[in-house]
Amino acid sequence: MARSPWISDLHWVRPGRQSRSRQTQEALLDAAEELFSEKGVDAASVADVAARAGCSVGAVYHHFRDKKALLYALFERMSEEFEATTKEAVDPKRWEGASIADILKGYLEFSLEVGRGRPSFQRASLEASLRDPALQEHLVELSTRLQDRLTELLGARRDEIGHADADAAIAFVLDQLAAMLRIRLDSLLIGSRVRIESDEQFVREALRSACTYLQIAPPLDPEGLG
Amino acid sequence: MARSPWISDLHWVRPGRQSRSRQTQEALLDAAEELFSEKGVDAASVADVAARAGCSVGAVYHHFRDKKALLYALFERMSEEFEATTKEAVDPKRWEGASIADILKGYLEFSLEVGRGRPSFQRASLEASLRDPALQEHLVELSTRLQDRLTELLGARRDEIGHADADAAIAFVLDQLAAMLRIRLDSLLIGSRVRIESDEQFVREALRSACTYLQIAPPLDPEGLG
DNA sequence: ATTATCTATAGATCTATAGATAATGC
DNA sequence: ATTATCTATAGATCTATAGATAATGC
Repeated sequence: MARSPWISDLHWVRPGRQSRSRQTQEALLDAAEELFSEKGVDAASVADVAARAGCSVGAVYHHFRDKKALLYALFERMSEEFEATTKEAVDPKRWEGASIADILKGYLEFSLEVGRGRPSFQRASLEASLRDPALQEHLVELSTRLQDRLTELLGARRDEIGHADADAAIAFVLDQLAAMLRIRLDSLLIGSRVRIESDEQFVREALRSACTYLQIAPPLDPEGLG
Repeated sequence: MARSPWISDLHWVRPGRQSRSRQTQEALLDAAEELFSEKGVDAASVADVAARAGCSVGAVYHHFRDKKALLYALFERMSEEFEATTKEAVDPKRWEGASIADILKGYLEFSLEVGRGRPSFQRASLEASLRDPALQEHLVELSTRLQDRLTELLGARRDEIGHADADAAIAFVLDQLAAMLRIRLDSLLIGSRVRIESDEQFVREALRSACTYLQIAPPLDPEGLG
């Protein structure tokens, strides 16, 4: 639970000198993650969180300055996890020798998998950012960082691109894929209906669309090119 | 404020027998629309709404059963407006002789304009649907209805489409455009960053992408095809 | 001796209602 | 006479704290 710049003193978390301390903090964050995403931040009371974590209200306030600090700490934990996972996924070494199509395919599959695996992240972050511009800003930074790394990966392969303005085309395609992923992952949350139902079909067609737009050869996948 | 099936008796609104009545109700809905989108539904108290509408708390409860009924009534009003606007926009008569590219261009421009014009709709509906599955369901129906009408408009022109499976391609493209529009309109809300900044460029490239995917001729716009 | 936890509760909201007062329209 | 509005407040939360009790580790 290292402090990062976006955590001000108002969002202090008790360092903790006993081993119990860390356990309780983690239990509280787990409980908060569950409850905030189940019921929403406002609807989940501090007493609810304490109860689910198996401790008292007093304990919550021993560890966190107030309810908001608990929310921030939860965000911090989620962000670190997200950052670690994505950083590894877009590591240039990992993609040496790969084509643009390979990278985009990997990005789509990875995002769907990660997103499906952590449904609570979606709702908690959405609601939290609605109520707090600082958290929203932080979320934007997270997603921007991922997009920037992808832009670099693709930019290094701009020779593959037939589109007249390769950089603009990359930006457009990344916007496009990010939007589709977001809606797809949040569809239940956000109240959108998605018509392409299977993830496989989605990945295939999104990829085909992106490759056509960029004017590059799609990946060599006979089934996918009917 | 006609009652529709998704409004149960729990969301009753007082019919009103004096002309004052309707005025107060509208003032309350206006105030609720502003406050719910500014601060969120939970953060805006009934007293806040009453104050902004220039009446008392008691008056609110004279017109609406409870706070939730106020939210539902607000939604009803927004939905009717949305429905009326879009229904006119996708009227088949309006598009006689138009090509798929024309229709998609119209759809993009129309959505951006309507969405930008009613920022409160975005936030209020997003937050409301997070807290209430019934409202979410209703929103999904609204957007589905629009998508279905578009599907029909495009389906009637499937001869223009070179893509092997025209219907699947239409579904995919509509998903894709809806996702991009949603993210673009909600970007401030939802915490996404959009890299293509100008709406003009966005429309041009989104259209180019869609036309290429569908394998139809893009609209005859010399500037747009550089 | 210090740190962590619990119990009990003060204080701040906020929703919803009861009862009194004012405005409308037959 | 009926409908609409206002004032004042009961009752239900919920956050945060104070003070007592229990567990830890030097």
